[in-house]
Amino acid sequence: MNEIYSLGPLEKKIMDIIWGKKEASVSDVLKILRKGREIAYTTVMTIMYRLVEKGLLKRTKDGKAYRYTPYHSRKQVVHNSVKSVIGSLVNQFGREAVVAFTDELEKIHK
Amino acid sequence: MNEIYSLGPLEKKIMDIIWGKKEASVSDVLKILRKGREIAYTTVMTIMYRLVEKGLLKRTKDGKAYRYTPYHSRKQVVHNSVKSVIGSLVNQFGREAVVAFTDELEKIHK
DNA sequence: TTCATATACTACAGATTATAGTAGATGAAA
DNA sequence: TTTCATCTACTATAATCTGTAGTATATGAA
Repeated sequence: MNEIYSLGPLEKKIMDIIWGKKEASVSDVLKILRKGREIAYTTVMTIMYRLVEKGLLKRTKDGKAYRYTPYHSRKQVVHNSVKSVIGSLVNQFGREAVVAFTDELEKIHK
Repeated sequence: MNEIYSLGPLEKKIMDIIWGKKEASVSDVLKILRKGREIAYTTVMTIMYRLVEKGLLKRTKDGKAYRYTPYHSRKQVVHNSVKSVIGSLVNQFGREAVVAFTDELEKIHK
């Protein structure tokens, strides 16, 4: 499964929108993004298709358009991303990284 | 401070080599990398200079060459990277990410 | 049958990483 | 002091990723 960690900000925003709505078409997402700024339909479409290619979204034809749904639940992706960043830093730094994670987490918890 | 997490694999490898030796010249690093594969002197030099630009290494002239040393200790960078990835995922996912980190860490600890 | 809209395909720019060549500077050895 | 191996400075290129959007075509709904 792909990690959210490696996505760009727009990709993340779109994933969040779709997780929030359970499913969305390009124009659904477009409508929401346009509240913030100008952006072309095709821009959003391209990003959404790339998310399909990355295995983060799947799509099914619905009439003329596609409906995009998350391939994995938000929870699964969070867990996977967490696992992946921990793995990566532990791989790079060994025990020190585990200690650092533990320290930081403790700080957050109290 | 820069995060290790955003570096490419070669950049990471070079940081590791220099942390391991406390300080190194381009040819020191080159020698080690050449054990694994062919790579040009100037390639290594370019990467090391980019690490200087990013604030991860500093260098001081030593005769004709430079000696490169880590700008921050490995420990500092580990902590900073850990803080940064936790921050980023918590920012993206909120409490769920904290839970996921805690779960994963627990798994590692036992 | 028309037309608004959705897609498919293509393109391009900016950033980052990986890669290395060339030209010129320089310290050390002879 | 001259030579030469080595080191730097500068430049360049390619690949990948993200953000951006145009154009041409297909299609469902009115």
